[in-house]
Amino acid sequence: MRNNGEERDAALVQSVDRAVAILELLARNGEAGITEIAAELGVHKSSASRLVYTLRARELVEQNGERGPFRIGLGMLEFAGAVTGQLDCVRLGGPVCSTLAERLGETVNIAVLDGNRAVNVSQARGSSAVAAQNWVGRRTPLHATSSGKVLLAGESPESQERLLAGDLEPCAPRTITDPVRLRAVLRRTAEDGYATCIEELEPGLHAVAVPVFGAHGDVVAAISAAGPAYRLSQKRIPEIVDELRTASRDLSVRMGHPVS
Amino acid sequence: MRNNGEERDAALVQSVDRAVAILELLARNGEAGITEIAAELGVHKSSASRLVYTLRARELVEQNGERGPFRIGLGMLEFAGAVTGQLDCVRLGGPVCSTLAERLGETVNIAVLDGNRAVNVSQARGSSAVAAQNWVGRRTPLHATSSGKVLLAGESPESQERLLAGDLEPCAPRTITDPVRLRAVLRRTAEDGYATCIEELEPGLHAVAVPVFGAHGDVVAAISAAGPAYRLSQKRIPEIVDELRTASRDLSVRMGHPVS
DNA sequence: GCCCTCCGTTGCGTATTACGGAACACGGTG
DNA sequence: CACCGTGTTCCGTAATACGCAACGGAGGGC
Repeated sequence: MRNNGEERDAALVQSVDRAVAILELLARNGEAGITEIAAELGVHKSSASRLVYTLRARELVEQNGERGPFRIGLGMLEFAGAVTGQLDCVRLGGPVCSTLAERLGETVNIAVLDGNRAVNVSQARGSSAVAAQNWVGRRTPLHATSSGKVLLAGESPESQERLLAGDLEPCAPRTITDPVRLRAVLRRTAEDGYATCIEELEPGLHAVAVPVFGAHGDVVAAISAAGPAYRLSQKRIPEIVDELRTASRDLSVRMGHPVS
Repeated sequence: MRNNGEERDAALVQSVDRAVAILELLARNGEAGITEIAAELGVHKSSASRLVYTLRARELVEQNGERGPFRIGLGMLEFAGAVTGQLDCVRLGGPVCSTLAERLGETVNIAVLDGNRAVNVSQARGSSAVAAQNWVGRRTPLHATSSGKVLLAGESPESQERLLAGDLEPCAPRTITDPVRLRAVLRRTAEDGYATCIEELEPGLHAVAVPVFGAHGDVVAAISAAGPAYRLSQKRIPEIVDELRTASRDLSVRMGHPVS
């Protein structure tokens, strides 16, 4: 059991790669013991133990007392702070996000483009939080989210084609998988200044997003509101778009977008 | 140049330790190139290159294009989300923090105890943000911060002694370094229900903090407001404490603290 | 109270693995 | 065009991290 499935890139530093895999595992599962970690990575217990020991020494991993399962440690926040510190839209968007979430009563996210994915960099939960899950850090496909469509629509046609190279993976029954239809949707998104996502990412989940503009008038981020289908009905969309636009204008100005 | 200064724990996995050191370096400096990283860690360029390559493959590190300096990557947010997701006070405290920061116009932080340090887990900047720096993830000494004193005062006497074992390191001219005086301050903190920090951490920096209580009536976190000395004057303190208390009560209730 | 099981850690020998050295590409610059 | 400073690639070596097995502790069932 040398390779767990796929071929390992020889240029990677094995132990570092494994260490990161442990962190990802913990981020996914919340908690795990050494034995579980070792089994999951396909390495020996002793190896897993040593890796975890190293991570613990750096406080990237912690456990309740002296014994018991491990979880992501507080030391991680230092790095998270470094990320959010360099992203203006996080620093400035936090408050915007919170107030908007309160007004709408729905979960509000700010997402930016990262490679061919949309990454949620900030989140605020609405008062009526059902099954409140954490979306921060989640990478979602561009064609199956409202934020993704908005970010995509803000790119040049060439970028769009490049980012959409490859198949449009279906995430839910209603995901747009036809490139032709997606292009049409993106055109409308650019015209309307907002995008929706009606059960295209997860069944029962609706979302709406609007762009945030940077100093040069380009789309630097997207603000989205998401909620269960029964609450985020189609006829509420105009109202929500209005609220999102107000917040977006506010944020855009703070990011240096010339007032229109 | 095998050991860069201190003796290395043989049980540590060297490459993982170095990888984390790289991340810490980037978190501190913001950006760095391979050569700089290698020099800083005291390793060969090729080693640094490989470590960075591995981290980049996992998106913990990124660079602008194909070339140029490296910085902490967005992949980190996934882990940060995992941390904040498991900490109720972050999840629930975010909005509280934001609104309070807006009302006060000062930077507001939520901190929890981690070992013998106070870690800021959430932050919101006030409108009048001067030299707005990021405190999230920063570990501060307990005796030199308002949050630290509050957290400390909420511990049992035995814990207090244990946490304060060792010298009280001076951080600024006015840091409390006398154990006897610190004990007196902690007693007053417990009585008054708040603590101040008057240029004890950094010259020109004032702060006030109040405790947040958990389900069992214990102190689980501290909310603090910080600002420049000229603005956070002594006579504004009562007003700020009032605001902090309101927010703290709100947050405490949300965290399951029985309403008093 | 005892044993039994499960979990995580520690020593140890080995060969895999990551390291350091040097040469190599690639831009930017004078 | 040559030069400097990047970062990457190749290669041989030995340090290093790995797997194995035995150990020590906690908890649970009988």
